[in-house]
Amino acid sequence: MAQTWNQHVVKKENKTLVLETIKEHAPISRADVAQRTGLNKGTVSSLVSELINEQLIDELGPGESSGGRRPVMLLFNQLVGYAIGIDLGVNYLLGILTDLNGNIITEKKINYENISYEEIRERLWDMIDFLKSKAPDCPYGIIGIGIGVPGIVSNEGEILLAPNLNWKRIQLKEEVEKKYNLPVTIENEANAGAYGEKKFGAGKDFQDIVYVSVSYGIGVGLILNGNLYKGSHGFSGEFGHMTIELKGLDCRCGNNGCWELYASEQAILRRAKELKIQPNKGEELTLDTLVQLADQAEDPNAIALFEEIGEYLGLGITNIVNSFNPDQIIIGNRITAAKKWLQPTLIDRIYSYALKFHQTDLQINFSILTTHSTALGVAAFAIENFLEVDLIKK
Amino acid sequence: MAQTWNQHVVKKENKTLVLETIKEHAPISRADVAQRTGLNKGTVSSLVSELINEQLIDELGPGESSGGRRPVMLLFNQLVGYAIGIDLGVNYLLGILTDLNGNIITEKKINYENISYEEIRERLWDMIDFLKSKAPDCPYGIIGIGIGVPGIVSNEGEILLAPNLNWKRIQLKEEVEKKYNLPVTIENEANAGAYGEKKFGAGKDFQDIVYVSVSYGIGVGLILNGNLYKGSHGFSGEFGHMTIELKGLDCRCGNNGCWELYASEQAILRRAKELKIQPNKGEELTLDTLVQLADQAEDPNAIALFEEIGEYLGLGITNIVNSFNPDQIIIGNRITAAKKWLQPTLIDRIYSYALKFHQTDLQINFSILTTHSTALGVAAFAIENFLEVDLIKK
DNA sequence: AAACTTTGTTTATTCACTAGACAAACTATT
DNA sequence: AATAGTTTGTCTAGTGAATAAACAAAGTTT
Repeated sequence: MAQTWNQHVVKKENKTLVLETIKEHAPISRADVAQRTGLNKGTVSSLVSELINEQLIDELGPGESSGGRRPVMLLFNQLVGYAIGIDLGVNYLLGILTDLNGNIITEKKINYENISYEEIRERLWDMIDFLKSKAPDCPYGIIGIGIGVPGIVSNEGEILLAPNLNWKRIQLKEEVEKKYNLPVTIENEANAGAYGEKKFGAGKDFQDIVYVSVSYGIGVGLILNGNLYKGSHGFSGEFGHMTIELKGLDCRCGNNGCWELYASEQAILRRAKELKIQPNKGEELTLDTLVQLADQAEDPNAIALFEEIGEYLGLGITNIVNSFNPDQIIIGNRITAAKKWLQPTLIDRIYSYALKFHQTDLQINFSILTTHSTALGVAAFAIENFLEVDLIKK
Repeated sequence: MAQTWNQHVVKKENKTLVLETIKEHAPISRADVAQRTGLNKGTVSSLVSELINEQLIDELGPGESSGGRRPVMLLFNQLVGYAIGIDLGVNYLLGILTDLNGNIITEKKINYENISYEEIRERLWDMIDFLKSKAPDCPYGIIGIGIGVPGIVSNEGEILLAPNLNWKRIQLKEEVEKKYNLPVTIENEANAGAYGEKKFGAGKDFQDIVYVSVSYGIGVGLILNGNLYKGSHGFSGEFGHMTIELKGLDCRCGNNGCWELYASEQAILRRAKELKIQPNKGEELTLDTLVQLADQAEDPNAIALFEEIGEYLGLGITNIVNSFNPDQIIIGNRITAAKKWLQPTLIDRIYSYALKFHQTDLQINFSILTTHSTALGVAAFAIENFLEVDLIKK
């Protein structure tokens, strides 16, 4: 059955609009909200009083007069509830507890290697229990849990495939919901990262954003017309396996010449070996040790390698820019550690080769949330969901 | 100022919903509309009576009883107005006159070569005048004009760049609006084609569609979540310049290894010359003569060439499938003439190399509107616009 | 001190939708 | 043939959310 429109929908939408306006422009008066939204003053008054009853907003007190009665300033009450966001990586678990504005209250990170689903799940329970215990006393408590995973997640929240974790058809969402009796969102890490940047990071003011998450592989999250685009089954964003060289390197996806073989962390490590770049004595060859080498020792080979990778990143991003005409590209995840050396060649490549019209007003940024985009993104899902549900319920 | 929600919006949306339901399921009774939409019977009655007053729908007469009073069947009145759709190609002008359901009443095609903007404009006036003269007498007359062009069109309808026509910054929309005093839509041909297929063609039942328009170059139109995605400035869809070979052929876009150099009509012609494939005596080397060669003479070289091109087309489409997870791919425009030989290698390539999850429920179709997608798409814009405006006005 | 401004509440009104009654027109059963 | 039940479509009364406008409160400006 199609969506029908009635007064309930109207009210819910207007209430959301009022709340969003207050969140964005706080502190703000009722009169100003009415002006900005175009709603009648009376309507705003009535919706505001409901929101105050629900404790979602507070009256801060009188503000500055602008030549008449002093306004009563309103504030989004970000402390009525807390969200848990978890970035479940290939070899780490990053958990954060945030207020309703995405401010991080507590965070914790643990590392592991090559452990089974069951073992990771144990650590996940510990993480959630820990974060829960850190939540201050408040009216709504923990309002939801979001989890970002490096894999393909169906629209129903099932993890269909996470190759680097060796997971297949994992029903994590149901398990978490059952154990904690809270709303749970599971999402691909790149999609979550894109959403995090849109909500709290570099993408706040943009509508069409391409978030390129570069770590071991490359994942892409798309914000189109201001909303996360997920594709017909929720699998969009596998740009990492875009062919950029016809007879290129073999990829485990079955194809060859895939972009992520040339422009990701795995590409960096492969090339470092080929070029015989050695990290400082006793250290393993990793992205971090290479960054150290470039940063502290100013190793010209390491720097040249990063510049090369920047060029390849730029090449793939150019393809994306031509295809989508986004207004912003955000490069995020672990690769941001090498921003200093990647950025010049990357930007140069895009400006040289992207179609000129597509460069109009194009922003190219690195993530400002760096390694926290995903965790913040899934926390944002939980928050959105809570506010949505809360507004409907009365 | 943000969108506010009030009863006017509710009414407009519900009226649209009722009209869409009638269009889709005609002939249909008021009771059935109420059931399908979830609206109250009374509400439907009142909206239907308005639509009848506006002559947009008609009562057909009594239908079959299902064990009670016989229903009055309603029908969308597709003949109250007519739309003009024009596909302005590099060397041709295809004009159609359609009713409000996209049925073609009259069509006309003229060819030309290497002529100036002013000369094309003259032929355009002749075309529009001709189509106007063919419109039957009806309440609303010609309700709008749509024009599809092979170039980059801004959100405001200005043709910023049409390289194959040698056009730059052409304000065609204003000129047509001024001369005919009708609403005019100008759109990129691939975007229009995608919309045409979504509305009237192979894409009717799908939400996330990638329409690949292959003629001299390659353009792509994206239907995401059921709507045309245009990008931040309206320039999305330049997949033709996606790099698929790192050190590939030089492209006039400044880049090299662009997809359209390997998988379009220009690729076919280039390769035919390289392979010394000769068309029948006295004929020029064109896509059509090559198709004749393959079809009538069953020339193995020509067939092999088409198969090769199918492979390259499949390669680029695989990239797109992995990136977007669409539920349908539609290949359209002139290349459809070679469908017979392209299709097997193209489909094989996609099924072999696209990520397996992305193949779930994936449809790969050739256009059923073939060379008419663009003209029908722009006509559809005109129709949509008319119905929208008409519904608002009261 | 008087006049003007700005803020926020209150009241009366409007408008679209819903529920439910009802009439009309038909089918099924006795 | 009479009666009962069903389906369709209209009509009426009522609800709820928004708006316009009046008004009170609390300022500033002259």
